[in-house]
Amino acid sequence: MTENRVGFRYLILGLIAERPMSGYDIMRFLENLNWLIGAPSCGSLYPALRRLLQDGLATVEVVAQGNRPPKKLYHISDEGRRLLREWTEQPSAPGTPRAFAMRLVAANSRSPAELVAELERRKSELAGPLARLGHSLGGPEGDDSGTALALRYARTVAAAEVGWLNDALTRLRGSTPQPLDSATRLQG
Amino acid sequence: MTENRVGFRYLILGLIAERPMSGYDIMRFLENLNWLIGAPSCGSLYPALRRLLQDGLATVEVVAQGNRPPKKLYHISDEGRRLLREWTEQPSAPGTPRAFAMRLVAANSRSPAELVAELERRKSELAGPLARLGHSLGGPEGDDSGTALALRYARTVAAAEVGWLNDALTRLRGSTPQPLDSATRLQG
DNA sequence: AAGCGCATGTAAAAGGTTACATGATTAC
DNA sequence: GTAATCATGTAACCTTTTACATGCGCTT
Repeated sequence: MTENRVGFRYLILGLIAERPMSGYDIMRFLENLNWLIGAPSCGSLYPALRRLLQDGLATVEVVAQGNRPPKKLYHISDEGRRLLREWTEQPSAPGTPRAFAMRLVAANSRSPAELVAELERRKSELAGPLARLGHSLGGPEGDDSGTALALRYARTVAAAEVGWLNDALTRLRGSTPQPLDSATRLQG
Repeated sequence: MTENRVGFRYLILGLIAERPMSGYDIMRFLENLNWLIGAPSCGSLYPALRRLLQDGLATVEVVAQGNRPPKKLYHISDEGRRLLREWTEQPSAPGTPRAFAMRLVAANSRSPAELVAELERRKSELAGPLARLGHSLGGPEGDDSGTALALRYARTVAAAEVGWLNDALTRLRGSTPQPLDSATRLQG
């Protein structure tokens, strides 16, 4: 339920692959995406960083700062980079917007072809549910139970995702405009 | 990181509050929302159901079915309903689309005023990030790193959510015009 | 005969949450 | 003087994941 726990490890790895970060930096970064990805608690972040060190996936550089408490900058190691690459290359599992966004951030530096594959996978994951949501709810009228609201919310999010995926795919492919079908244009 | 674990308990409670369900029914229902909420594994679902029984929040009715394995229908108890109500009444915490959707499903049967408060809270949670994402990315050009894609994805999702929230709020207020009380104003 | 849908469960290992703990600096 | 920011960490408790386990009926 909680969603692939290991994903968190790769998210950290992906972040420190772009630039060395401290635990605090990572928390700050993720707090900005709290509404989408969620931020880790100290109690999960710091042990996770230690595990990266123990597994040889990262190294640490202690930076003294005048008066402030010293900062520990984590750098990704070669082994870490290798593992991240390996994970990136295997196809992603179905999941929530959170998992999808996490993977985009974690697996930065991918080739356009890899990104296209990732986005296509997400698109195909959404196709079924979006179609079902499309005709299980006639229009915007009627029921205001929590469940009905949730389903309309779900339809809106799915439609927005598919719309974005189409745009992004078009751009990544360099200019092969895809005809937009009605399903992708649905609005709440 | 994993997102409020307890939410799952209330999600189950909310589902069996609408109609009695078996563990298998719950899995089926959630598999349809796998792309948004995620589905629990057997290893988390069945123990969770047992805990509900142990805590007196649910009762079980065993239904024999010809040849098929017997089904266990879980019913919410009075105590379960009370606890669900209590949880529903306290303001929701910030979280991901998944957590938001889970709470909509779990806390079905709320008054329009309560729903308005819930939606306003989400809207205010999204306002800041959406504004930041709006001008940290000029337009749809440029960078195709995973992080840049993720941020544009985030902006799309946030914008869609806010659009839906505005529509839903208009409808909820239209059908039952509510004077603004302290609860709704609190969330700004 | 193989695989899927129905239907429920268990166990070990791993990890997260919550709450606590420290301590200096800056801002109101 | 009180709170917030920076910055890291620990420990008990609980939950999830992953894999295994069962067994019938139906379809290909």
